[in-house]
Amino acid sequence: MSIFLKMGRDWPPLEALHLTSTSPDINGSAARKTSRRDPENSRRALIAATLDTIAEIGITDTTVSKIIERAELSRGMIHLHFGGKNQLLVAAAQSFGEEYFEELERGIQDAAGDPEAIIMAVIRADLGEALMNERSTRIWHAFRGAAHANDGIALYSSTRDKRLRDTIRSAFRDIARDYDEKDDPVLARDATFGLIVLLEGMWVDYLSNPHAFSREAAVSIIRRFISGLFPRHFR
Amino acid sequence: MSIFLKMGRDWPPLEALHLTSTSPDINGSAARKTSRRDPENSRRALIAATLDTIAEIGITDTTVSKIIERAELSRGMIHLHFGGKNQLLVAAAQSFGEEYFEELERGIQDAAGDPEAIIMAVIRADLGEALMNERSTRIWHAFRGAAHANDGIALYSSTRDKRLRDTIRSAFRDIARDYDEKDDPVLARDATFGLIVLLEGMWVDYLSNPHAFSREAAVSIIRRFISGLFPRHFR
DNA sequence: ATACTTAATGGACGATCGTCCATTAAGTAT
DNA sequence: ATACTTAATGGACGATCGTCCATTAAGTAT
Repeated sequence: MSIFLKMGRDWPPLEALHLTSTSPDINGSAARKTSRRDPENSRRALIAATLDTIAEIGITDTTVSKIIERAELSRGMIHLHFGGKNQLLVAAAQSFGEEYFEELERGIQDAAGDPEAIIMAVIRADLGEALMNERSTRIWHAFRGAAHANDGIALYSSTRDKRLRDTIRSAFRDIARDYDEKDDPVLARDATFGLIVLLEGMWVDYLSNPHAFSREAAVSIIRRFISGLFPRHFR
Repeated sequence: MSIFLKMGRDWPPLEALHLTSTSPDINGSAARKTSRRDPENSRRALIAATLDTIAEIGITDTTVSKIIERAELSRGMIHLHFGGKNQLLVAAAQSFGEEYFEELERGIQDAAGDPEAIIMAVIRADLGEALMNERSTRIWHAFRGAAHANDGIALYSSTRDKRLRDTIRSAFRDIARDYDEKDDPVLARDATFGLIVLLEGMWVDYLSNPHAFSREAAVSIIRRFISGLFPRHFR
């Protein structure tokens, strides 16, 4: 075969070649663009394959071979499009964080202006199937663990946290204004801290045993905690 | 050197040999036992080196070479004493879980009989420096992530969780008896769920930013949450 | 002293890792 | 049609991985 390739070769039928190289190419569905050359699509496919692989077998066993096998792309693509495995991992972490926040904002957009509704929407979104599922909790956990040894992943991991925290704190500050006590800022700070800790704990709990987890019980518990801080809200 | 070792060789001075093989052996302190042959000590050293390596560079980069380098033992010891790297990881997970629970029980032994004191002792112990520190939170996080792909680690990871849960639930059931409402068991169940989630969330929070974490604020937040469920306790 | 058992050593081994690049294919400009 | 640019391919490469075992050292029984 290598001898064959060494020669001039414009004469073997292109159709046949195409079918052998990407043989079971029925995966087209809606993702595939018009042609076989589509660098943007290749990048997205590599990131998706990376996230899927991490979710399925863990970041420790996520190798270049496993990723390109799942993406059905060739070995050199990672180096071509990302410069190496590490940069691909960082890009995947960034993409994952952005998707989390886009979905979160989609969940709270109807609540705009009403801080209490925003908080409840954040809770429902963060604990909902779209954001909290086996795939996402495993990926989240993997990236958080890798952050200590990988500055790039750490950056996008903390960015996600910060945006969530700011959203929550802003809403709690609005609510805390209705309680004109002397410890206004303390109240908003404690509520923000407590809610984030509860949400993080819920993700850990879900990760440990997804099938035993009750989203309704989780929302109920968190609501009860917050209403303890703001007696005239969250009833 | 290999030629030298091939010969009979009982004649090179033992002292000199000892000094060259384990040259900077000032680490003796109190750990080293009487002689150089001590299988039990070797096992412990390998487990300790494994946990330290995981805490320092992450479980992904924890290789056989890194472990034996840190333990200052020879390459074959892992296979000799544990049968392979995986079994060593499982043994390390078991050891870690047992040490956690031993320390926890040490923290709650003075509170025996008083369920409210037990809960507060569990909280203080779980959030205390001895149990919650950079090393332990990183190891805890790594093992929890690895549990999905490793049944052995999963076993000892869930065992630790179960023992903590039982301790907490038992105490909350005692407390709930003082509130003779119709939803006694629900109350204890919710309190157990909420406290465990809060503690897990605190560990995640600490892991993400150890230096910004306040143990006092954490205890205060959790206490406020529980007193919301049990108004006549935790004041 | 000698024979025997057990602990420890450290290198050989095949497998797999991530990177890199020469080569080919596809698409565009003229 | 032809020249040129860019995307994609897939194997070669050295490095490193975990396992295994022949050999040696240490300790014990007689």
